[in-house]
Amino acid sequence: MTEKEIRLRFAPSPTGYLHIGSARTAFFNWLYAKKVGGKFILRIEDTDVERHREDTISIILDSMKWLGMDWDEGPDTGGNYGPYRQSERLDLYKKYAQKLLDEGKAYRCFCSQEQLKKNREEALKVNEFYKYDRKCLSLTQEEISRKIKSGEKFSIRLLVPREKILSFSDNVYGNFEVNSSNIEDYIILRSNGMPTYNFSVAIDDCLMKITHVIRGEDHLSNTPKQLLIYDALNFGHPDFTHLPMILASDGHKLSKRHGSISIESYREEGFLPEAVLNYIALLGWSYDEKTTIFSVKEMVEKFDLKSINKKASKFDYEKLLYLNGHYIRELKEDSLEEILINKLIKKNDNLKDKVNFLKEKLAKIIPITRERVKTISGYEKILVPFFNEINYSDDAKNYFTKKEINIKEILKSSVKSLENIDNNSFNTENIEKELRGIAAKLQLNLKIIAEVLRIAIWGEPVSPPLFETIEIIGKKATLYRLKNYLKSIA
RNA sequence: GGCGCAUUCGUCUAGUGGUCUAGGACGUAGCCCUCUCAAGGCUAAAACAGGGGUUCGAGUCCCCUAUGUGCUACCA
Repeated sequence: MTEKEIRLRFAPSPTGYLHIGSARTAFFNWLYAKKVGGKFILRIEDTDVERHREDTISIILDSMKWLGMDWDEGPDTGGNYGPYRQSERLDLYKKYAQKLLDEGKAYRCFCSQEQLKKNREEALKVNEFYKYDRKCLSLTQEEISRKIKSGEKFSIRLLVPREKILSFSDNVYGNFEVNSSNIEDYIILRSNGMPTYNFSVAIDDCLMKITHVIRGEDHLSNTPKQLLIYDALNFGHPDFTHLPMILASDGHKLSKRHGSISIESYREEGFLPEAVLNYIALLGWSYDEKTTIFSVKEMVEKFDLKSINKKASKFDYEKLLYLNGHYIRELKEDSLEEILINKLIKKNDNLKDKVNFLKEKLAKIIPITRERVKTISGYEKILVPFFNEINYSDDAKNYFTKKEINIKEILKSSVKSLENIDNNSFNTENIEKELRGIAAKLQLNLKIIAEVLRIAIWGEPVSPPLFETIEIIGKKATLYRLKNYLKSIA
């Protein structure tokens, strides 16, 4: 092994579902790992006992799998650098915190949370810059021993050097520099023994030999704090890439009140993983000035850290819809068939035994419907009148009342004419021929005939192509619907 | 309040000092196709946040302002 192995990670905290922003972060890590032939690692950052929700772990994992992101190491797959859950690595954090303590690079803090909160609020009230006052730094060894012995709780704070320029180079934001004097002696180990974020990420990224960190821009300001840890422990630091934020369409931070933002909900709404990934990739990344459609394979080839932009982007549902429509049209016919059949069976268990019948039908339905639909759930709706009897809404019943059309004559002629077609030749071609014949006979535009039949056959003024639809529905059902509509308007 | 980051059509973006009368995509509008709706094709409207510099020349470099946003927690 001459080249150092490239290792990336996605490190969600299990406090909710996988949302658009984290999915993109995961995806960019995954893409880059695939592109350079590196490893992609999944790590669960569950150090917040309060907000932790165990059930969200499987939701996050399922969403990732659904999107097609696989990982080489993780809590479920294992690996050489485990455990992959921070809650199972507590002894490691303790060990390194102790090391810093021993080296005088960290110190114990016995201040109560209430006191600290009060101090901060007071400083803020008079618009003052607040930083921990290092009260506990001046504690003598005896005082510390006595407090520990009497059972006083303490946290461990990093002793942040003053007037030190902390800098690193970010692949997106360029050179980033900050003076350490602006950073307080932040807590690395809580009094309950849990590490805080800035400490545990740094430790884990080192221990897990992560070479490239790709994460949200909200961590840009945190990076110097982590740099402090790398320095104090004499670890080298990874290569950083911070991704611009994804905001809701109103320009504010994406949150639950903005509706469906979880990958889970897009899946339920009938989005395809290809579409979601393509859309997500375009938020902050572009390949050239023209291309918008990318297969996963192409993205792996073309993805590049250097062509990520800095500007936060707003989420645009319309464009996602467009892409989804595109991918529904691109889908192989049997894949689409399979997806649709599964959906239909899920809704109606009786259909389980009729898979072949469904397949046969769908083979005819798909070519005339797929380009009219933008989501799979939209697709399910358009399927209904092909398989079920239709009920006429009031709108459908009254559709022609104000129009000067002899609708009954049209319907009756149609019935007569369609009845004449032989059962075996009840196909699009003959249906069209008959209906055009009626139009000629009644001296009406085909449009009028089609409009009437459409309402009768489909119940709505918009449907898939009429002649094909009539063929698929079949002679019997078509005649039934025509007569039924005739009755309903009588 | 302190410390950062950002700002090109409504939205996602191309753009790295002259090739920009600023390109593409979604959306919008119109036309074509057409049995409706889509899809597809064609066309159109639509942007360099504002102000100062630097330069022969600025969307591109610098400064200020405005706006947005992040961190400033014993959240991540």
